Amino acid sequence: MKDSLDRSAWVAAGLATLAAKGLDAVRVERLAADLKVTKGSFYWHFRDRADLLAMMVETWRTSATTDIITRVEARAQEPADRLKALFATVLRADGRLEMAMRDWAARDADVGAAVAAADDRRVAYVEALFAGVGVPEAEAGARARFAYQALIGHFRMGAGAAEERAREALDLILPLMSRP
Amino acid sequence: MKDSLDRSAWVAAGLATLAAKGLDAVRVERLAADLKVTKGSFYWHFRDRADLLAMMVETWRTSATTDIITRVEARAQEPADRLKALFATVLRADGRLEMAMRDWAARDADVGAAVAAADDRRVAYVEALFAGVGVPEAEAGARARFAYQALIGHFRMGAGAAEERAREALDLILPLMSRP
DNA sequence: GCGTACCCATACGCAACCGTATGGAGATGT
DNA sequence: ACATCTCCATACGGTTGCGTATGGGTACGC
Repeated sequence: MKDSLDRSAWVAAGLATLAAKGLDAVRVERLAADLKVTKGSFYWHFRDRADLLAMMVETWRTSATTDIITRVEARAQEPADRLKALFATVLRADGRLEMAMRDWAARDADVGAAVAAADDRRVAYVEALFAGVGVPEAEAGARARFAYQALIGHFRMGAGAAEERAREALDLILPLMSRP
Repeated sequence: MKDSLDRSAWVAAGLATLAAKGLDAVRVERLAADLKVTKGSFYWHFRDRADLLAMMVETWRTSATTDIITRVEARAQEPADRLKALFATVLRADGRLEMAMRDWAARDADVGAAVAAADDRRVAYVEALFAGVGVPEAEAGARARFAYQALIGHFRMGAGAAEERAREALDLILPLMSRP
């Protein structure tokens, strides 16, 4: 009984291969092979493949909205420090799941809505931080969205190769973006 | 004889469905149906599916490196005007093929190299423009890459919905990024 | 008008994958 | 010890897509 699976194990495997190989690699029989079982197990826990995909989105949604922000809030107090902590933390992540979710979002309305909601929430947080360091209200929103877009683009352009350069560039960019 | 196909017709159809529905929708038999022929035609012009995909990448590579920059060079002379013309022009494009190429690049080394080469060339051009408007040499590179990443992120976050907002934000962001 | 390329249609085998049907092993309550 | 519930294995039919084999039709040289 100890080695029996549940839905979360399939969801975790699905998200792992989604991040590594994309959505079209998330196949029932392939996941079953990875988990050392057969699809008999899968169709016990899930109605069909769409059922798994829906739960994958739901799992990502809840984790994506309560993950980074709360960690940054605990680690730093001043808005300026929180900005540095936020971008430094985010740059360390690999972001492959984030990118895969966005590839998926481009072709599925539900996923698109979930990703857009997460984006809006994060951009609003960055906007608040910018406003906290003295950026004019009229510009804080545009700068926050611009910075967030740059983060997405950074991951999309192969984060691994340029991570060190990105960290150095942050010392030049962040003061510029924080300028009143 | 007038309605006979050649490789370029298949490549065009492949790039169209790549932009619209992603790489996994680029199937031999589906393209054949779109072109009102059968796969007998395809396997006359191409060795296999990989042959088509390789030519799609090659076609994109040559068009992507000689497209936008030359147009901007002709339309404006001063670096400041060229910067505005460049971003305004690029924002008008839909960018779905660009995004699809990047989704593809994340999982194929050859495509990744082609996209990275195009990115480097474009970033170098933006860096030269920034340097031309008085940005310090030490910062021009970082700002150019940052701005280019933001462009990629903009398209990845659904360009259509936010196009008007992006155009307005450009009037706030571009002066900031051009600041000496 | 006849051969010869060129271009495509048709038909086939093969593999991957989906979803279903059915049975079986192991734990659990009574 | 027996029934039952949980979880998974096995086997099957159906679909989609790849690549190959083979033949037919059309233009074109000669």
